[in-house]
Amino acid sequence: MFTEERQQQMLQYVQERQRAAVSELSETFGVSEATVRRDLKELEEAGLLRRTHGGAITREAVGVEPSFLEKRDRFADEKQRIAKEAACLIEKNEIVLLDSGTTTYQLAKLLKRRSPLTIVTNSHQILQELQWAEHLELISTGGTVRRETLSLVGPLAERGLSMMKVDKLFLGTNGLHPEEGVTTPHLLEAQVKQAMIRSAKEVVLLCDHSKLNKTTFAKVCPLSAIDTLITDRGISADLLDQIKNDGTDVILA
Amino acid sequence: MFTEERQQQMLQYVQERQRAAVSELSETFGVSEATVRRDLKELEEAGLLRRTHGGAITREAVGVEPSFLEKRDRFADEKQRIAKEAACLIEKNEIVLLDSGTTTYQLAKLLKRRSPLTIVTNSHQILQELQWAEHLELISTGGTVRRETLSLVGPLAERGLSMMKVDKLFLGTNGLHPEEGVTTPHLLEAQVKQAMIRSAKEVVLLCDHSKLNKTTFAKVCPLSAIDTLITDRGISADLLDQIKNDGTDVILA
DNA sequence: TTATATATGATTATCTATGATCGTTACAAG
DNA sequence: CTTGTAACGATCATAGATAATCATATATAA
Repeated sequence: MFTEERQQQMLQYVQERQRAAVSELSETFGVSEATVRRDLKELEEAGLLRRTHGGAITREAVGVEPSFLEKRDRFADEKQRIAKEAACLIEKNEIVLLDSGTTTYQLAKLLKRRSPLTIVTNSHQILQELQWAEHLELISTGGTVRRETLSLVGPLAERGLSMMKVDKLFLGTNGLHPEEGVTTPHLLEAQVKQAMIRSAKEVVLLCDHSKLNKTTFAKVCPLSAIDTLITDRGISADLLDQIKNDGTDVILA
Repeated sequence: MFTEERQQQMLQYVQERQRAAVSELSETFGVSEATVRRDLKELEEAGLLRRTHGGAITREAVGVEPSFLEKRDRFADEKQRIAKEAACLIEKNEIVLLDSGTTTYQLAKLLKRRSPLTIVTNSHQILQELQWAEHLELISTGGTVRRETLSLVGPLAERGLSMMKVDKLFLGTNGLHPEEGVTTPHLLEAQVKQAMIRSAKEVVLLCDHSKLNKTTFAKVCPLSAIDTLITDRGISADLLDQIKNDGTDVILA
């Protein structure tokens, strides 16, 4: 995207919601905060919007809403920390496979501002998030769209996955149990996850503590298929030991 | 091609998509980047477009920028009428394959409010448009994301397509010529289009008059591979005859 | 024909846009 | 008020784009 285009869209973005944070713009447009500040400065000099500490507001909105910085998403806090740990595992130019799910989605967001990578995913949501990130080679597995999760499933997805071998898989789940392993509520998704595991040299499971010791409908794989588990500190010491004894590395975010 | 001619086409190219990179133009017109820059400089001095670092944008693109992809329609009217005709060809519960492109995108929009259908597409833009339409079974071919068109290309897409046989294919194009057939500026897209044709029982080409009698880089198929052409009334009588004689049905929107 | 003009591509030094770093400044919670 | 945190702006390095220059090929003029 050209500088002018980006600035124009940035202006539109700000106007649509009356305000925008620098960090938000940086994420949305996939450029550094330094660049966002430069852009906003130019737009302000052109009289098109107004800078504030932390972001920008439209000229009309001056005085309407002075502080907007605390609008943070606490909901995804643990997931964000897990995602951050996961991002640390990814090296430049690697080929990573991202499962669909909220935690992997957080991870995808982090990858918008990073070194060149190839990203394969069956998550339509992640594809949308990353579609303009030019440093990323983006590959969709294809498949039938499941609206509940915006993931791509079915034989097409599985067949697509069978054509590749990726460096690292980041898997999401709805249940992790020491005996039952990884489970998910939908059969088709479970099958895709299995195909993903077959296509990966290394499997990393992202799973916040709310899903630990749970089982759901469809079995994906035993715990032993997981090389690394990233979870948060809500995990019990018992379970932690059990998992480690199974030969799975555990990272606490 | 003469210099004047090339500059004229370059201007048209930029206007059609609101933007173009120097590298892109260089590739498309088969001249060096130095020449593209000289051309763009002259066009800018003539006030016909605006230079940016790395390329050029139309003057209209500066100022009001509607949601990104939608506004790059120069012949939006014709395309909508063509899309409407195309929609009439689709029957309930059919399986249709939609190519990526602005005209097929218009068609996709029309299908949001219609009878149940299965839609297969390699257009990420169409997938986004239809992702919440519950009466549609949506299938992505998969593949590598091409940002210029938000289409999915590459071996994955081709392999995915090889797994199916759809009732009707709605194909877009950048050039239709009586002798050269259907052409498109990008090799990978051409290959995907070929795979689509192989996967379809019936091929319908959507093509507004601005693309008639044009050839671009990569050959997709001869005219004879097209069962039905839908175009607008801008087509010349000569060409119309020629196409009909080739055994292709023509619908004028 | 020869001479000149024009268009083009290659080469390269320069410029621009960007991201990273770091000391400074502004804000809000004590 | 003080203080910790986050945003800021200045500065620098770098990749990529640009403009200037030159060589060449083709077209035009003499």
